[in-house]
This record gives sequence, C-alpha cells and structure tokens, in this order.
Amino acid sequence: MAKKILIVEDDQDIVDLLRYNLEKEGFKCYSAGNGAEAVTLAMNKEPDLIILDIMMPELDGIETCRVIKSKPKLHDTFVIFLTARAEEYSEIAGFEAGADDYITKPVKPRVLISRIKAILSRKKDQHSISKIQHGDLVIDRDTFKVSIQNKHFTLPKKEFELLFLLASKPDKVFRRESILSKVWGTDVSVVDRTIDVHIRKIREKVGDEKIKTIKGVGYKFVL
Amino acid sequence: MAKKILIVEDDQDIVDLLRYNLEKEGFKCYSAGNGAEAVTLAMNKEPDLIILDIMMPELDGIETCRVIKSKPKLHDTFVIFLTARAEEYSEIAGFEAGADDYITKPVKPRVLISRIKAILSRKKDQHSISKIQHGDLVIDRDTFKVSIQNKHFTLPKKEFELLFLLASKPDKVFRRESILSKVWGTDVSVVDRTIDVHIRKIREKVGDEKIKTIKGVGYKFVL
DNA sequence: TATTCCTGTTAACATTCTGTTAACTTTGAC
DNA sequence: GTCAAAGTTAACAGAATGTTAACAGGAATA
Repeated sequence: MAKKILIVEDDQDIVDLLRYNLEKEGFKCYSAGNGAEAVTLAMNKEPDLIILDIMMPELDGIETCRVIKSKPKLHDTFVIFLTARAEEYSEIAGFEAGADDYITKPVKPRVLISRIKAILSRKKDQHSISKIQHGDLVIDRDTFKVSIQNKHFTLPKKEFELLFLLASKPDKVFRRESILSKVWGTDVSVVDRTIDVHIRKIREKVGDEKIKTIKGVGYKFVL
Repeated sequence: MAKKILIVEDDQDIVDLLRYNLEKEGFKCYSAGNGAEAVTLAMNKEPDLIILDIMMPELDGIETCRVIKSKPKLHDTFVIFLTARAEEYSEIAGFEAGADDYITKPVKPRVLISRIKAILSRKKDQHSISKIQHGDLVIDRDTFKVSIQNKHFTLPKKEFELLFLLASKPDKVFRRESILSKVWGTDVSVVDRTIDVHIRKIREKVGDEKIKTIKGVGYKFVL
C-alpha cells in the first residue's frame, strides 16, 4: 500500500513542488497550511511521515511536532523538518521535539526522497506489529503488558521497547549499537552501559534464561 | 570493534574538529589531506566510512569518490560528502559518484554523528551475508550459532569470525596474513601465533578434520 | 503546593570470560 | 636429522557484562 505523507507548509509553491515529486514516486500526499490543520489532518489520516516546515504563523513547526508526538496514535509517525538555512538553532530544538531528520531549504527533491525512503525503511523493522506471541509469551504493544509462564506485568516504556525488539525476532542477536539506535533513537546520547541495566531489570521479571548474552556482540531472546 | 572512519579534508581545523568529536564517540579515525592520499589510506585501512570534502586541490572529492568506488575492496564503503552551502550542484553529482549522504558546512558534530550512526547501522543489514550453509554445516551470523553434525554451539566472537571466514569459501586456502587482516583488522598488532590458538579452540569444537593446515601458507576449511 | 512514587540514567564495584602471550612440544619439508 | 612452522597448554590482563545503589526529573497523589 502506498505510504502516506503529510506536507505541512504555508508556502503553496513548495507544497506543489513536493507533492508533484512525491506523487511521482508513488506516495500518497496530504497537505496542511498551518499547525492546527496539520494536527487534525494527521489524526485523521494517520500518515506514515510528516514533512513539517519550521517557520509557520501561529503554531510553529516545533510546537506542532510536540503536539503530534504527544498523541499516542501518532507517536511513531516520522517527522522531517524543513528549515531555512539561517535558523541553525532549530536543528537541536527540532530533534528535541522528536524530529527524525531535517532538510534545509531550498529543498532538492532528489535529496528529500532519498531521505524519506531511508526513514520509512527504518520504520518497517520497528513498529508495524503490535502484538507478539510465541508459546507462553505474549507481548502486547497496545496495553504494554507482558505475560510469560502465568506471570503478568506491565513494563516501563524503555524496558518494554527493549524486550519487544528482542522478542520480535527470537534467537536473532541484536548488536548493542543496533539496540541503541532502535530503542533510544539515533540522536540521543546515552551511555552504552544503560542497555545492561535495562537488560538486568527485564531479566528480573521475565527470568534470566530468556535473554542470553552474546559477549562482544549483544543480546538475544530465546524461547 | 571500533568502526574506522577516514576523514578527507584539506582544512586541518576541520579535521581536528571532526577527529575530536568522532573519537569521543569511540570511532577510530584516519585523515588524509588530498584525494590521492585518501585512496591509498583507504586501501590500506579499509575504513567503514569515508567523510570526503568536495572542494580539494587536485583530485577533487567527486573524482576521489569515483576512484574509491571503483575498487572492489572498497565498493561497499560508505561515503559522506562534505559540501559548502553554495555549491549545490555537487549534491547531484555526488550521489551519482556513489555517495550515501552529504552534509553541508559548517559541520555540526551532533548532526554528523547522528547521520554516521544511521548510515553505519544500515550497512550491517544490507551488505553482509548472514548465513553459510554447506552440507551439515550451518553458520548463522544472525543468531551467532554454529551447527555441525547435530552439534550446536555459540562461539566467542573472534572464533566465530575466523570460522565464518574460512567456511565462507570451503577448500580455499587463506594465508595467515589474509586471516589477520580480515579477522583482526590491519591496524592491530597481534602475534601471529594467536591464530593457531584460535584454530585450536575451533577445532576442539567442530572437530579436527574440518580445518586443515597447509604448512607454510595457512588454513582451509573442508567439508 | 508539597510529597511520594516511578522511570531512566549514570557511577562504582564485582564478576566472568575472551583474547593474547609465552613457553614448550610436535610435525613435516628439505 | 635439522629447522622452521604449527600444535598445545596454561596463565594472565583487560575487556565486557553483571549488579547494586544513588540521583534527577516527571507524573501521580495527597
């Protein structure tokens, strides 16, 4: 199915340019001229990715992004910021608001499309499934509940994401870097040891045997 | 093992800035001040990623990139272009020369590092073969499992890499130097005897017959 | 508003295991 | 038989991970 992209930009010329190029690539496009409209449309259409201009009247791009990311339904939607060259500060602020990438104006379609594809391909690995069930193990994304061997618990978010990732491919070894980028994201900087602590906490709950260490590489979930 | 990054840039200030930030992130850095030097160094060190300034005297970035991409050994090495904002044309030309991404100057370390990590994590999923299967032998990179004649085990990293290398081309004799550079990397210095010890440990597990010694040359894996 | 609870993170220390070396023995080509 | 190359073993250092505790900040609660 065609991926849906929402373009949020007050300059109609840019909207047209983007829409033309994206549709040529087979994406389904929606557009909004301001932040409020964008949020409504996003809630309605649940796009896969949102291209968000930073400079907009009223609700600006960064604020809009925060609002969007605060909706559970849209939490996993990717956001790319469109920024004019001068405003460098926005990169930092943008990432903090939850952006996944940013592109400077003037937009070069070819670059934009290459970025979009890279980002969307990332997505597939992560959030498409909402429930994992292997044997006596059940992990449910909607409720954040995990049950295993007649034990039930709700894990904190990070622990949940980590367990979900590992359990999504039982027996596959996830390297530490891969875990970091998938659970924590690429733009955050946490010490790599943080993973160990979370693994510890998960093991306390699901049992030591379920998560195996491959020294020098990473961890894997075993059934 | 630390990822290796080659910085190609004639402005020493930028080299220092990048090197400082990248090393802080745990990357191993090399630097070259011109295209020719870059190619030599790349062939030698086989970096995982090359940061390439477009504007350089003599062999410019784009040409350098073409030369690099034409070497089979370096074909899968990632390249990020460093471009001044004015020269927009270069983005297109750069992608055509085989670049994977580009970053505009002035470089913001945080952005650079985030891009680098995204790119390097892409690499693993794509370019490496993850499974070897010959007869009753199965070596699986994803799960880090080795099975042979109904025996299963998980090997420590170095042993795994070594066995994986040998088994990737059964019957081919790998010379000791070649083994060293492929499993240990070119920049480390380990005593040549180390190979033997690892071979010993692998033989203990997969059986003596599987790995044959070619005296004066190296080892080979036999089915 | 103050208090408490909880999460995510880091730091510090303990433990385990890998990778490497050294020292000695055996093998095989000449 | 000689000698370089490879086999073998044990010991060690340091890396990688386990484990615990402390702390800041946010959310929930009083």
